[in-house]
Amino acid sequence: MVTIADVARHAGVSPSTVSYVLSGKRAISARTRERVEASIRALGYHPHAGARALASSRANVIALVVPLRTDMHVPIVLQIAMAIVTAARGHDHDVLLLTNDEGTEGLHRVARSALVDAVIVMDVELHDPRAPVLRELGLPSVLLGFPADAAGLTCVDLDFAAAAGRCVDHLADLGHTAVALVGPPAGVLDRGTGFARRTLAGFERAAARRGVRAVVRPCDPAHEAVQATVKELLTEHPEVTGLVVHNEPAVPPLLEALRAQGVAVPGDMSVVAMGPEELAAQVSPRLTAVPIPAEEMGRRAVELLMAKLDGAGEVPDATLIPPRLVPGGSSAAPRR
Amino acid sequence: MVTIADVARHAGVSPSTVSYVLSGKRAISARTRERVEASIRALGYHPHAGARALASSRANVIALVVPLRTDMHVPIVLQIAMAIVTAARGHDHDVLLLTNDEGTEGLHRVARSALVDAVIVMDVELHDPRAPVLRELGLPSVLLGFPADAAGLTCVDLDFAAAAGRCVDHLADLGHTAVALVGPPAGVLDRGTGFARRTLAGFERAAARRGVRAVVRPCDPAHEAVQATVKELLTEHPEVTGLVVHNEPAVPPLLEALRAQGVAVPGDMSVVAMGPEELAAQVSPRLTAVPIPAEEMGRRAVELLMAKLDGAGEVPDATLIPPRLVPGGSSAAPRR
DNA sequence: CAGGGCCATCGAAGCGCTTCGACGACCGCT
DNA sequence: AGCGGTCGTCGAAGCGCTTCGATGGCCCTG
Repeated sequence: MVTIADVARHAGVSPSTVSYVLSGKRAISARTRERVEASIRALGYHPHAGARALASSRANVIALVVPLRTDMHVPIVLQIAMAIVTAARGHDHDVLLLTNDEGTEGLHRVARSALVDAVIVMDVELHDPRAPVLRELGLPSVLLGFPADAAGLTCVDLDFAAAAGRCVDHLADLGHTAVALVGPPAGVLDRGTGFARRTLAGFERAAARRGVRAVVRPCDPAHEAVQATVKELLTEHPEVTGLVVHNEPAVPPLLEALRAQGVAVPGDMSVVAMGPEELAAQVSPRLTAVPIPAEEMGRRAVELLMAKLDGAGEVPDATLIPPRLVPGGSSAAPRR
Repeated sequence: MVTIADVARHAGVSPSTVSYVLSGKRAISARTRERVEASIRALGYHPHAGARALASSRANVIALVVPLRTDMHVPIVLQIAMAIVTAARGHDHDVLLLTNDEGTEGLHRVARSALVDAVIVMDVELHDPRAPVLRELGLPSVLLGFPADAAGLTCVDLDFAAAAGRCVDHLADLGHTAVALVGPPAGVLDRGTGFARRTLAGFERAAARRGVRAVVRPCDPAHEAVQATVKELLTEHPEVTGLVVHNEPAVPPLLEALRAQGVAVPGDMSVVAMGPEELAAQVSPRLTAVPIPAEEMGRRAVELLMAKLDGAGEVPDATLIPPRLVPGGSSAAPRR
């Protein structure tokens, strides 16, 4: 193994000088710096992470707690995780992957053992047991999602209320006067995942604002359940000509069900989805959608975390990412 | 921070004794051990990961390199990753998440800096640039998938050839005499991902063995492309009554295309899929499928890695996980 | 030309842990 | 009773790095 002492010897300086070249914490003359950098390259030196962590009490690693549940839309989870890793690398940090099956113990463990010096928690629920742990741990942390009591916690999420509002506005602008929200299964609401509630609120508020009739349906993504929901909706609310779907996996069966019922999209029914772009692009016609900004969420989370780590003043408690509606072929003016 | 010295003082022993209690590397009397353990609990002691890594030159962390590409089926990637984390925790190891956008540099970096002491690489391609790097790094490693030259590398994967064979056998057993393989887009084969080739080989071999006519089609998962492929297949090969689909995202549009063409499943056409269980369960009728054994792949990879880390003799170079066919409602005897 | 400051560099201490050799105490054997 | 051999424990060294105070030039000023 190449150590800092080897580099120092090779460059004819002391180990501390090499350290200062690396960290930039003290002024080093250009000549010396170049010599040291050349030696580093020549020897292929990489600082020993453990030694560095021990001496500096900074591991340069952040923990990422991913959900174990499978009813979240999975590709998004991975996209966000990737975005976080990429962003973290941009700040010279690595990412340690933690699952929830260790429970909050895992958080305690990595924090107390100084394995990581900050935490990002994904898929936060309204009454998330990890929230109090984060507070008590005293580690810098960022949550993706909002718990019921977000006091003292830094949270990032898509502005779901605004996103639902955006969808309603889009449909209202096209001339629709009655719209329905097809949401996640009832379980998600019960479990209290914040975004479902916020979507609902935003949907209803926007509908009221625009004077549009609003119907709401939770929906299990299973084929039969979707079919039943669609049939129900069509018979009970024939006035509905626009659908806002906030339920990832239900989209393909929903489109199929509409087709099976002889309902043309967008001719008879406009469909707007809140969810991943890939899906929107995969179906025909291409969906009008408000994509989940995975990359931005990950990046913002890391940036906030780094700001906290650097102790650079205050960071905002809540970061709501504004929605972006991408028009597709699935929405149009209603037939009259 | 609570250190080993604090624990030692509290228990009235020397720090080294505490260390030996923790590691079990020397005999400690039951009385002393209990006292020390009580002190550890009382003080809430966790060993400092960096210090431990420095002194023992073992970080107890493994790197997991996940693919950046998005044309792999994503949920499986996450499932495997989760399985790896869980298995690693069972062996007292943590998992560091690495993406490929750092290139093979990332591997070098974490290895040389002793951040990790072993590596698992996912989604290995036939001519994977990471393979030579792993060899030269001299770190214990396990690949998920097979590169063209696997010499000296430990690889784990589903036995795709056997899986395709299993599907053909299933259809042949039901009485089908002409079957088609709907594979991944041509690009995947070109890029040389090993599993596509192995599936193809297994498919053709099994068909020959069973005296069944075999047709092969690569297929882009986009809606229109699938539709075209299906139409083509039906007109050019009306004798085909069984489909083996090895193309995750193409399944829903494929089923829809069949329905649109008035082809009943499984009445007129049996469909067998190689791919994730959730999908098989989500469509109607439930698919007969050979699931990707995500949990087992992750677990086996970790076990092999730990065996290598413990230096416990030789580990097998190749681990092919035998396929398991789960019957569903999408396959039946052909109409005569 | 002396004195004060600053810049660049060095030396040494110490971060918290593991591990090796040493050392009593105690056992069983002759 | 004496001796070798365990067994259980301790002390100290050292892992590779950061960081703080010290130091020696140098320039600028009075």
